[in-house]
Amino acid sequence: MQLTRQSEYAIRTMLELSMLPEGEFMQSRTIAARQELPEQFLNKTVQILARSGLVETRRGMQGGIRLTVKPGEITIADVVAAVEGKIALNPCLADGYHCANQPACRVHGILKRAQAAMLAELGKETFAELAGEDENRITS
Amino acid sequence: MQLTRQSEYAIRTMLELSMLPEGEFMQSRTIAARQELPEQFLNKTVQILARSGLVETRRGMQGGIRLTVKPGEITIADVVAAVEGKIALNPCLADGYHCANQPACRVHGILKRAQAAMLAELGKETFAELAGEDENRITS
DNA sequence: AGTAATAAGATGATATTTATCCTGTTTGTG
DNA sequence: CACAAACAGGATAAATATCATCTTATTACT
Repeated sequence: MQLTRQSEYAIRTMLELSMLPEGEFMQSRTIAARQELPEQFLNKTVQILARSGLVETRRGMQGGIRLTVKPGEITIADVVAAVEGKIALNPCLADGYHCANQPACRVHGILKRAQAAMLAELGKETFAELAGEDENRITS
Repeated sequence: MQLTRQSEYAIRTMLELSMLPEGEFMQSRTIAARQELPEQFLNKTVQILARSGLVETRRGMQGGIRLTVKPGEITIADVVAAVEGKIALNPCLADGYHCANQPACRVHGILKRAQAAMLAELGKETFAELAGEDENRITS
């Protein structure tokens, strides 16, 4: 009932990249260092982001990672979706699963709404807003 | 990012019990059979529910499990909380964790609201309502 | 006593998550 | 060209978490 650490790493990565001037690359090493993440594992995460089209990578010197989307146009919901795949609060909600005709599945509707509510929240603020907040942040 | 199966079993159990006349016991065997759950594992789950005070057990003949709360006064949120403990969408939100002063934790607020939104949904309908729906249910 | 029922500890089986290692492949630089 | 910098990706290991079962109590009714 938690986001995986990989999701968290992905979110942090996107946030770092969102704070960069548009079109600029940042290296995974730098991200790993700034956020104190295991570099190799982060690389895997970046690959996922890249395959999902959120990010673009470039090898070799002066390579790195950069956004392919505008920070103003993506949200945490997008990143979580990319990393964790289709979210299903319960197998009951997963694709292709056919609810047995049992009383328990009355629950189905509620879980579905709960999940929708959560995703809606996660989709409310863009990374641009998140990154912006960061500059003059207040101690939480 | 999913409820555990144990949570699901617990929900189904509470639902079965909610459909019983008040004060009546149902045996774990019966619940397991009706819902097609592994009996022994279900027992563990019931123990958790019992320790959380949602349910009461009685050993020996004519023993079983019954609610200690009114179906109209509990929701899926309560059951999930009992089984999964304090929910935290992210370590960041867990008790005692102190956010490093890093940009990523801007995310904190959003995750918190998302989680709250989800729990709010899960707390909207009581088991009385769920069990009621069940009697004249419509094929979903 | 005997039987029906849950309690609880130990243990095992999987599955998932997290992490690392190693060997490519790409790309700029001297 | 040769080299170094940086990501790509397969294999594998380590750590957890989840799911399940077995066994031995303990409780309570008859």
